[in-house]
Amino acid sequence: MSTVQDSDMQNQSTATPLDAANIPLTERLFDALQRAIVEGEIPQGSKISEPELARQHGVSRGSLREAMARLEMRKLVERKPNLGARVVTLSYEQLIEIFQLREALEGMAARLAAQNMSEIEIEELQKLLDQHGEQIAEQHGQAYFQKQGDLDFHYRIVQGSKNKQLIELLCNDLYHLLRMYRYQFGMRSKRSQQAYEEHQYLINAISARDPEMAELLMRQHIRSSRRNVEAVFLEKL
Amino acid sequence: MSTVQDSDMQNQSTATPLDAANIPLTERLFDALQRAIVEGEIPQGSKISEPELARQHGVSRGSLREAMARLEMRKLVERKPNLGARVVTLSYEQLIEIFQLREALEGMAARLAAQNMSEIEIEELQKLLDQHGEQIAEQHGQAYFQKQGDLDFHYRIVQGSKNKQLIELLCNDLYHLLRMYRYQFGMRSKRSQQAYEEHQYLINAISARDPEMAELLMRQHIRSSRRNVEAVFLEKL
DNA sequence: TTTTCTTAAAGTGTCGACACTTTAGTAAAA
DNA sequence: TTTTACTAAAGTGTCGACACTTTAAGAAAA
Repeated sequence: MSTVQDSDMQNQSTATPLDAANIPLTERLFDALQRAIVEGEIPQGSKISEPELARQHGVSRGSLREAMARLEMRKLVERKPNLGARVVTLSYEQLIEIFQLREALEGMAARLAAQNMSEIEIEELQKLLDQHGEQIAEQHGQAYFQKQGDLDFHYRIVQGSKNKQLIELLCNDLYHLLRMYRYQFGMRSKRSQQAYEEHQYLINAISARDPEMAELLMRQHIRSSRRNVEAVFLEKL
Repeated sequence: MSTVQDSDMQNQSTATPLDAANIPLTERLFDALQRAIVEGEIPQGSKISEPELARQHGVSRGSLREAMARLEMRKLVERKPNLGARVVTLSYEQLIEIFQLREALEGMAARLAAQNMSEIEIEELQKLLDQHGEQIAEQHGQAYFQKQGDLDFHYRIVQGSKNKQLIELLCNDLYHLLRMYRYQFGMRSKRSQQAYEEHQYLINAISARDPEMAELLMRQHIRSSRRNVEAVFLEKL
């Protein structure tokens, strides 16, 4: 589960790719905490004690505080003056709101991708989807990998838009919050077959350089995905 | 010029509304720096020296650093390890990208506003627009106030969407960067009359509870606005 | 005079400390 | 026994200091 990277992706990798040194402590801390929160290691709604968390990670409070300020901006933690910080509490309502956001943003991304993706990128995208198709055929229904696959697919289209603002927003800001929902709510799909087909239509539209159609299909695709979540949610009650 | 507030707008105002104390220093600093950058007081692209800036504002480097981390997340400054921070450099390309974002986001906002705005809110919006109409009639062409008026109008529709994610994103995150462009690029409109009419159509659609039409009109409106910017820009060359 | 090396100044990364605020535990009052 | 008052522990807000990195100035070599 690694095609999509956790950290920022516009880093100009220096000579040594994996040198942890030189990268500021605050930044590594930020990434670590983000991951811990997203994956539920630090449970949602839990209070965060700065001294304790700093000690656990072996850093000073100052460094931790800087990381916290950034986590707050990404809406992964909430801070109140003199009262401290808490991990956000996820809600069904917020999830629906995020789907509405995605519908607008990824719709635009698909439109732009139809205009700006290179032929090679489109081919690669088709290959990726073909792989997904095989995986679905093999292990029918219980499509765990498909979940990540879906993410990869959407990720590439956003990249294909070539709009840096859009990329930044979806792949850095919103992405982690969305991933947090996936982790914590389970969110099994049970419509991988249908999603696969919708993805194929999307590629066709992009390949035909039809921005209008690409946007339409993407929006419909995300709406379907939202309805699925709504259905799963109602089931639970 | 104040209907739209600079700072966060979801603050639960305590007993004393104007007490500067109790609000953390870092936060006030963040707001101050944000304003200074947006209004060009600290010029775009300029390097920021932490010791100097801290001294100017009479705070320690630690507090300033926390504010900087947040400014970085809002993409108002860029930081490179060991090299320091610079104010972002605005570009025509980025501005166009932001317009594309706005088209998607505010389009969705208009759609949701048509569903979720209360009748009273719609009436208020109509009143606001009527005021704009009068202002335009008075001082023809040279519509400076209209600029802020346009902002107010869009602001209210976003609020009317009732989608917190959308509101946060547009009114907190993107808003300041956009305002920075307005300040630094001048960006006179010279289409206030047309904008006024487009706004009226939008209200009509919202009033008729026609989400589809509201989104369509908003997107067209923002596209027109973008084309105007493109034209003004080509003029300059 | 131009280039390169050396070294000091400035700047960033990180830490520990202290003051003030909130929380929690305990004792006094009802 | 329940409520209120007081006090200590824990936590947050803010600061100044030190180590390491980069930048810039000046000296030595070409």
